[in-house]
Amino acid sequence: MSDQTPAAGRFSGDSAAGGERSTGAPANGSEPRNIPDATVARLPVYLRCLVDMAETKTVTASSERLAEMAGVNAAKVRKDLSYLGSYGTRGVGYEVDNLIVQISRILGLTQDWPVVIVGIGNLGHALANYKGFAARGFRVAALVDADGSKVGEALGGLVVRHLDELPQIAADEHVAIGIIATPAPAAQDVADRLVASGVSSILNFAPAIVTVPPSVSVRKVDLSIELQILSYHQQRRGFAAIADAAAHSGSYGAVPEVASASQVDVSRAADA
Amino acid sequence: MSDQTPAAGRFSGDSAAGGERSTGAPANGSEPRNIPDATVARLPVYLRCLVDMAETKTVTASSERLAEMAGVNAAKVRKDLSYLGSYGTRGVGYEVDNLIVQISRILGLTQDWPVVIVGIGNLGHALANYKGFAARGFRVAALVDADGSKVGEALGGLVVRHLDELPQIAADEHVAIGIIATPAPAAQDVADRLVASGVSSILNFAPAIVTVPPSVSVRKVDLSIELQILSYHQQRRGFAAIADAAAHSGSYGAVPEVASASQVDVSRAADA
DNA sequence: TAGATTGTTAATCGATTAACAATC
DNA sequence: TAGATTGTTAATCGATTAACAATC
Repeated sequence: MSDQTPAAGRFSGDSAAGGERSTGAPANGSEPRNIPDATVARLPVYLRCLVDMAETKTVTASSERLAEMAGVNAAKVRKDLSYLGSYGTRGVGYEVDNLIVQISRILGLTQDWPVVIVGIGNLGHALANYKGFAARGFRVAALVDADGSKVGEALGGLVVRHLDELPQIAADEHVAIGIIATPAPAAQDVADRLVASGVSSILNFAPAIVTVPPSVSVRKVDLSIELQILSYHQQRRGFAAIADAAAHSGSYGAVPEVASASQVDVSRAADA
Repeated sequence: MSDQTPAAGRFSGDSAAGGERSTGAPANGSEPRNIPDATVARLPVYLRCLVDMAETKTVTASSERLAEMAGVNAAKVRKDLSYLGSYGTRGVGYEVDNLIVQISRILGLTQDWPVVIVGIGNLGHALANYKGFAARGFRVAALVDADGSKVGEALGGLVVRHLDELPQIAADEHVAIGIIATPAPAAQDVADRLVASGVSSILNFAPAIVTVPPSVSVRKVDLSIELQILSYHQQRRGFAAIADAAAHSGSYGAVPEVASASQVDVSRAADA
């Protein structure tokens, strides 16, 4: 754990993988197996596609169809799903309902995960009001802020409590996941408090790198970093357009920064 | 382009890389070079660390120091920075101010990027009020919503306009980057409209995969996916604790789902 | 000069992908 | 049986990392 996403990692962010050796052990009951990080990051995407399919009464899905919906290639889908076990039928495909069950089980979505949101600013408000949590088994159990003037505020059926109460709240509510939605300077302190309170998974929205013990998972969602990555590619297109225009002595008219290039090809952006 | 981050991703999310062949060409003026996706995703992180250093009047930074702040290893920092050119001094380190200039230039941050936010719900409000944009050269140029009842609302110094006006707005404001903050069902339509309006970089916050032409970059920020990845690792720790408790016939008391394991080791999470 | 630190090489590792035998 | 599609293998590719010569 202890990695910083990103986007890109991934991250996307980032993306360090480490530790375990994959054994390729077959699926069996509810035992944990070693699934590559890149695969784990795609399982929620497949799950969402399968749920969409189930809603339109689709009974089976081929790797080809699932790949198309998920925006990846079919070989990757089959390889990814093979880590879960053999849940497909040759010549037929995967049974949608069963695959939903299997992926949910592997991801731990069959249980409830109480979440605490720390930092009730603009983003904290948006998160507290977000309806998508409950649908996936993530229950917002508490809202916390260091600012006394915010304590007591009612929001999304909860009342904001003080950061100092975090250890008590975490214990009472069995909080497993903490979301940091504070300004950057507060992020490390909040992460330390979360860890001290027994929270071992953290989703960090603050534009700061937080350091945690190796037994804790951190994922980072960083708007500025995503925009800067887009800026890089956007700028690259601009250069390509200029090079192209120069080469052809032509004009691209109204949108000078968008064009194709022969020399510098337009690549896919990184993520994960 | 056309990849879906992730977070796994950047996933990261996701993380597909493709297309171009790296030539290892040296830095020279403002020419675009081929920088690996994984490196591009880390440059904004280094930039943030360097800006923090500059604020505390640090003049030079070694790869070791920068690595520590960024949460990566020093070899990676040196390799990443080597793609920009040779801006370090052996035996000394990197000059902080100069490196800020070089990374900013490579990322295209020396110019202004007008941004349009589509979807003014909870998240859209939070984004519209976010102060971190301007600081990095991302100027919110327009706010747009499909809901007529939101049109005309004043927010963060702007007035919300109707989605149908997007082509005009994009042209007038030279919008380069579109942020999708709508509910999932609207995301693909909005992406299509952005592309049709000439926007070639998209940051998608909606929990949906959007498909765009190859010349357009998409990065995905998906809260549910990040939480589900954390859930996987959290669950894994739970299994590990159980296996460990069984092996030692001991009790872990109040937090049964957290412990270390011999058999199933706890790995780092993916990201990118 | 001695110490420090970069920039680069080469080994290693993990992820992707095409191909195809297995089999429904 | 014929057609379709999985599950797996093996090749390839990109990213990470340790090591060290270059050099300030």
